[in-house]
Amino acid sequence: MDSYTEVMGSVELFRGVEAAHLRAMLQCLGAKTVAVSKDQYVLAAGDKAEHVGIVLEGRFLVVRDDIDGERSLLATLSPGDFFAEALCCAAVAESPVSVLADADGTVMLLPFQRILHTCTSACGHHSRLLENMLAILASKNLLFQDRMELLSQKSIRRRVMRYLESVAAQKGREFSIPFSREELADFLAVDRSALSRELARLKAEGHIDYWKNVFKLL
Amino acid sequence: MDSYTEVMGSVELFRGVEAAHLRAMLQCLGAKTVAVSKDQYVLAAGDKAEHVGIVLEGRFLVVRDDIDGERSLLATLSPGDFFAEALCCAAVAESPVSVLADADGTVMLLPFQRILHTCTSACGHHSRLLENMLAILASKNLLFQDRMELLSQKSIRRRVMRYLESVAAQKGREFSIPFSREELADFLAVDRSALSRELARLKAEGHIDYWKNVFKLL
DNA sequence: AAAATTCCGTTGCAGGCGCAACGAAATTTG
DNA sequence: CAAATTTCGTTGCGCCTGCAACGGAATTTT
Repeated sequence: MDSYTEVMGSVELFRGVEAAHLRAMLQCLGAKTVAVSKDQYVLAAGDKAEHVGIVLEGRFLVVRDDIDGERSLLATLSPGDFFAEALCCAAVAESPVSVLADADGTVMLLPFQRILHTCTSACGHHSRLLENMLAILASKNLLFQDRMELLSQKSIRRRVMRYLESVAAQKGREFSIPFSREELADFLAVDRSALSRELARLKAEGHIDYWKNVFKLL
Repeated sequence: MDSYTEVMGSVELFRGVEAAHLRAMLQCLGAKTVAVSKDQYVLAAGDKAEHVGIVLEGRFLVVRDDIDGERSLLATLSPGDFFAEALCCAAVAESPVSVLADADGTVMLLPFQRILHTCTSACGHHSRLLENMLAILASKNLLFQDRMELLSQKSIRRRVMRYLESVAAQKGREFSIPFSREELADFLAVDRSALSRELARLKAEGHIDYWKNVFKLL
């Protein structure tokens, strides 16, 4: 129950909204919390997304079923994460992705129209909500642009170096990365073993040094 | 002068705003039109983007200067396009990109804070503006996601087929694409000649047929 | 219409990289 | 602590693909 409000406090969408107002605001928005059991769908491909979802408990998967029947995992969602916001804002008629529970959990669903069109009793925080939504979408845009530039590099070497340099630009020449090898390979969209090979080369050539997931640019 | 309002009519940001109201609205927003001569910067890397820009005349370039001094072209902007909206919405302190004029032209600059915080005299269309902005950012998000999935494919064959299939899903089994070969190679982030080779193979194996930029899935 | 320029397909080459398989190290489980 | 499982580095193989160069086709320029 109050693990909910705890989670809610860390949700980007509500940044800047005092906890005291939050419950009333959610009421005003017509928020519903729904218990979802494992493998149950919160959003099915083909449907129209009418709600913005926020994960409160459990783990959820965003998947896309390809033309050839392959199911690819696009993202995993943890408490505090939300989903379907882009689909709602862009008013996409048929969602290309599905969202389902990887384990029993709960989500909060916010009717998008209520987010968009402020209710009659002017909740003072409504504009804040829209502002946050704009910031969230825009931030994701910028992240995506970075990743696309990364993926446009044509060699593993350039992809890795570009990634490491971008992290270094924020954290300094020595830093740890939030990825395991396999996850890093996924992120760079390259083969894991080929990534290991290239990292070894970069180390041998004296460009970088690393141990586990701690890296150092030389 | 009225080529301006003509262009403005096709700007996504103002969709649903009647032309009659547009001029007053722009006034209310504090819009300024600025003449820019070739090679002049509208936004310099490192600066904070305070305005959303709309191209009225000319051609503008979005570029990023890499660590190693390389300048890469991220996008070209034509009349009706706009820029810096993500940077504004995400409140990025230092723009990673620059925008400059490829030829003499004019841009309209909208102070972002005026877009965000409605002016005292309630312009009825203000919420429409925010709604449009949300839709624009969200649509870009979805486009980017698609492109990222594309770029995550590990062979030219899979990238091309995925691209062609996504176009076919919208236009049918026979369709034309809006790219020249070189542009398509750029979009897929592969070598042009390698792309031609793979296309030839796909045709030889009977998977596709094409002539110029008209394609057909078999 | 000729010349020039751009666009595009083709090809040889060499290195890059995906793939599979294996083994060591690390972590988890019992 | 031993066994089991996962993670990660290594390596051989062979295809893929970037690169460069060339020539033809198409388009533009004069």
